[in-house]
Amino acid sequence: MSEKTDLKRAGLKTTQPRLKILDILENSPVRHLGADDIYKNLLEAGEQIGLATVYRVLTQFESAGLVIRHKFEGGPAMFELNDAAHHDHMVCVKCGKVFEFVDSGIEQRQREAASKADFVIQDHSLYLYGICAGMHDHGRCSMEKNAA
Amino acid sequence: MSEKTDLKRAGLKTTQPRLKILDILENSPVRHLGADDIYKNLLEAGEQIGLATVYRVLTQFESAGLVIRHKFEGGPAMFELNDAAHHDHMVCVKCGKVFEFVDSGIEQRQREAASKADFVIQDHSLYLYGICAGMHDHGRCSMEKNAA
DNA sequence: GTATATGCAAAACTTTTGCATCCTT
DNA sequence: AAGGATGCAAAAGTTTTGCATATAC
Repeated sequence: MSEKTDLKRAGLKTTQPRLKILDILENSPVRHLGADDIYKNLLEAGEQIGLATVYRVLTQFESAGLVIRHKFEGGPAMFELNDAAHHDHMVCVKCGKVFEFVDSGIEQRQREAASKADFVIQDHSLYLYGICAGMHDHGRCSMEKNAA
Repeated sequence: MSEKTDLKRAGLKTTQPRLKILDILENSPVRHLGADDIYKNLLEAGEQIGLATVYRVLTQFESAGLVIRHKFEGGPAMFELNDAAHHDHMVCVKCGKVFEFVDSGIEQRQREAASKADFVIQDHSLYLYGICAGMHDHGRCSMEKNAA
């Protein structure tokens, strides 16, 4: 039960809704989920959890550093488990899937730009929007495993 | 009357609402504005323009390449005149102001990362969130001229 | 037992849309 | 005159909040 300890460590009571939501975030084959996706997921699993609770819990998880909240162009907020090294995102505007990538050089240059402007970075977001390999090669996404 | 030609060039009829909104975007001391800011600005100027029209016009301007729409963390969409070279943004979470910066190295590496993933970039956004020089040095923003 | 968390419903906020009317060409 | 643009009001979508009840420690 590491989910329980995850919550404790985050200073949150281990309640059923929190455990269930964390479970979905940890075990969903799709890594980036909207509050509504999680809510539907809970309903399908037969849980009696309100959408408001989903939002409240996700916001608490975000404050606790358990999840990262993304605001991609237009759509609703997407949540991702904060369980890996920092990375940026490519979002396919055709299939909606999200791909992650890392570039330490970009990170480095961001720090330099901020430092030059005497700006103290707390957070940053880099999103590339475009068309993924699968969609432009054969009209369907070829990288399901990294899916949205 | 270059505003008139701007609209013509964009394939848009020169209507009063469009002229007024373009005028605000061009002459406001604050470069990044929300639809609501523009609407209030119009009301203060005694104009009879509906908020729905402001949104419609801004969306048309965006399609025409006249403005760029930003979605900063949380808040409403912000619009900026597309009258300069591409740049990225630092957003001060204390004073709300927006600062622009350019780093060709970051742009280059973004292209490389996309290319490596066989991803065709259509658009991208890079936002740094943090505290600006003025706010952390003496509690008020020192760069009003670049203001939000 | 006490404080916190949850569920439901209602509200808040941003953005979009339907439709009658008005304006631009 | 004709088609597109606007204003208003209503709707849609996401997220937040108030409050009574239920739950965790």
